[in-house]
Amino acid sequence: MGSSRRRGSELEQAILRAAVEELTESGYVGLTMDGVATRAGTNKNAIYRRWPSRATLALAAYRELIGADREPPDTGTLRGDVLELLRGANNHLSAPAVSGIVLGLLAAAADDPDLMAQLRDSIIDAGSGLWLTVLGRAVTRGEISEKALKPRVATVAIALLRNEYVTRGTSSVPDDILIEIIDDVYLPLLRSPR
Amino acid sequence: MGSSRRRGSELEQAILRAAVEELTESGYVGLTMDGVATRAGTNKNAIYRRWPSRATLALAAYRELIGADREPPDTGTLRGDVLELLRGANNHLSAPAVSGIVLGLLAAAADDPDLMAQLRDSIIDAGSGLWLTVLGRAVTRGEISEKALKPRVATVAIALLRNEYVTRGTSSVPDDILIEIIDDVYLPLLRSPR
DNA sequence: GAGATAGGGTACGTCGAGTACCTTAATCGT
DNA sequence: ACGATTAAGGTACTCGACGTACCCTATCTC
Repeated sequence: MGSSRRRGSELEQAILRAAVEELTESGYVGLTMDGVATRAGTNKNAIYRRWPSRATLALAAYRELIGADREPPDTGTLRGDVLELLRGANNHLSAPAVSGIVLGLLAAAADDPDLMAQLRDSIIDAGSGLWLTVLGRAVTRGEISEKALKPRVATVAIALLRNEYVTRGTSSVPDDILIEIIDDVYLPLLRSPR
Repeated sequence: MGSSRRRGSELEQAILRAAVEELTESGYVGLTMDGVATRAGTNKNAIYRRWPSRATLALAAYRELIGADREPPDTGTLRGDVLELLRGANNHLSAPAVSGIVLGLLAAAADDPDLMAQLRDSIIDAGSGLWLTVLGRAVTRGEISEKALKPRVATVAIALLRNEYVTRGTSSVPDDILIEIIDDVYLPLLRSPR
């Protein structure tokens, strides 16, 4: 009794959990293969048998960390909805060290097109459906033109938030900046003629 | 004859030049202290006597790489001016490996507030004066409201371009995307009432 | 129960950051 | 002009971390 050895997906999950913990505690730079192995109670062999490099493991852990999808808010007004969406994204990005993680991953994936493509999908498409839902309702209410559904336009708010993280590097964007983005840029843009 | 040993700023410039070359050839990840030392024909001591870490050296080299300021364009129309500015920024960011360099620096500076502040200044404020000049002229022409001079609004185009680099990770953003940013987002926003 | 499969343990090779220490050239003060 | 001080050159080292190799052992399958 006792000497049970984990195999397959059970071990895989344990490794991923350990990687997520390392990631949230110390960011991408602090995620080491030895560290994950130790924390998962295994060794590097088991990791390298599943992920070819530190970067791919970190990406897998990041996707795990992102976790479950949210539901589109429905506050009754367009402004309330988009503000709620932006706050949600901000909460997500400001979690322990997400912005640092993403930056690290981006830098690591810079010279690996395949990895970059996967990362792109994980970052960009996260929650883009929510925005389209909210904007779509506003269009059918006649509140804004359907031009607003163009991806380039619809994603402006989240792009500006992302930019805020990149350039400011703060751990959380204050609420009044979110409001500024919505009231000074996003809503005027959505409501602009043609 | 022959055995002249460089000192002071002469050596410093040689090191910086070497660092810039390493940076443009292999990005931030590829910049090694030994590499820079060898390329500059010196050794790591001389580098560490001037910059305390690889990250600070890379930042200094990046500033060197950015180089000279440009002049504001004057095409006669607001659209022509901002398009020209955006193309200029795109050319700059698409140079050899600038976007990778910036990402690497950002990731490295994530846990060093001081470095992050310097980097921020180098990235963000680069050329922000140009935009204000161009927008200011359009305001005095009565073409747009002075609300457009609010930083949050004025920087939207460059923020979206930056976002394009972060999320797409391409080495150069195609011109039709620049036009889309201008025509679908930036100009409608600048011209929107209140 | 024999053989294939996969995890565990451990020891490497390699590379790069940063440090230490000594030798040697250039500059400066007198 | 010449000794003292400053800074560059050379080299070797520690340390941490990625990635690999090899061999042992538990578990699953036929």
